[in-house]
Amino acid sequence: MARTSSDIAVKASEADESSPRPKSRLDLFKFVPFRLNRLAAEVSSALAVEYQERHGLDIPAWRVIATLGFRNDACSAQYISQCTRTHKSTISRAVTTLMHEDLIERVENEADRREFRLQLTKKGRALYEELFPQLLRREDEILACLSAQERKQLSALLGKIEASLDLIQTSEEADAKQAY
Amino acid sequence: MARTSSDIAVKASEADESSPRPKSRLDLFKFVPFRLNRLAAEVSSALAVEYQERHGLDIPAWRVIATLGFRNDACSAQYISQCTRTHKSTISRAVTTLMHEDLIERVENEADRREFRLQLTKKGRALYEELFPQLLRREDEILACLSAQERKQLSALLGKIEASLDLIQTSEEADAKQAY
DNA sequence: GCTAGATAGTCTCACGTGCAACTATTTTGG
DNA sequence: CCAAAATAGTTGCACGTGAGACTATCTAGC
Repeated sequence: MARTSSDIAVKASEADESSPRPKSRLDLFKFVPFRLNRLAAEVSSALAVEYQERHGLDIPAWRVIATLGFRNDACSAQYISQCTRTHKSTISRAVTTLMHEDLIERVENEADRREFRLQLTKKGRALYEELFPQLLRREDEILACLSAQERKQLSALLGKIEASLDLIQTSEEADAKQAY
Repeated sequence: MARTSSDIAVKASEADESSPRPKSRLDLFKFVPFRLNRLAAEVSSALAVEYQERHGLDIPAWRVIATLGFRNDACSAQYISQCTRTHKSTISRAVTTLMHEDLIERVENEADRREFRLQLTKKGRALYEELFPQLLRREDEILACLSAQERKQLSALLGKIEASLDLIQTSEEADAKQAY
């Protein structure tokens, strides 16, 4: 995180949210997509310390671990890919790496031999148990600037946007698709 | 946005924010860093249609245009890099491309011949004037799920986190430097 | 006023990742 | 049943980008 706090005068637009936006310009600092991008990148790099430096995982690998750790039963790479909205080739590579490191294992699915059931090894589970409290702690640090109520607000607002972007699978959808 | 709403059962964790998080697991769907990442990626790809498909710009190029368009006076690549939190080499490449396309121009700074003053050409300004209303419209569409008050809330919450991340950085840096 | 260090910008390199082709398997429809 | 389409997962390819070396220029300290 070699973030140089800028030394030249970056004229930050004051957080005067109520003043109307000038008609003929776009203030990047008030532009939500830009802010989300920047914030996500910043937060990611703050977390990277935990799983990268301390455990040698990259983001895709961590997503695999996190998904398998959260669920108790084994699941397919496809499932992880869809849960985490990560491209299947990226997941595939992460899975290969994690298997070499003996953090996850996979077994053939007799019912459908195209797919594999993935699960954490004992070693992988141990890693997960060690790692996720550290990440939650980081999350706490990042959100420490917000009150409990503000956190709820944030969560609710993110939830609304996610829902409107169809990022969330409702349980009805899940049930509907569970044809078998 | 060829978003395939997934066909397998993704058990979404219900948005029950008040219930305590189980002690021994981490729900990726409630983990703010993950949500920010996913949301930012999704929003970006929703916007990409505008500047990419319609105008052939990528994100770094758009950031250069947006920064120069918002400000009236010329500024350096370094400034843009710091404003947008984009690596200087990325900005450098975007600047090169944009100059070839005659969208921006640069003049030597007599006072400091290491840096160049960048500004939009007439063509670039026209592009900006055409592009940013489309992007604001997209932003509006994305945030249409929120009331006016909720948007203000969101903006304020993002602002707080942004501010606190800056503070965290500087204090960390300060700590590191001061070898206490 | 010279040397050492800082700074602006460019360029090379390595790497991660999305895309799309490919294999293997399963499902569907005639 | 068989052929065609769909699906799970892997891999080669291309490309964007961050890290860091490098050049040129400026600034600071002695």
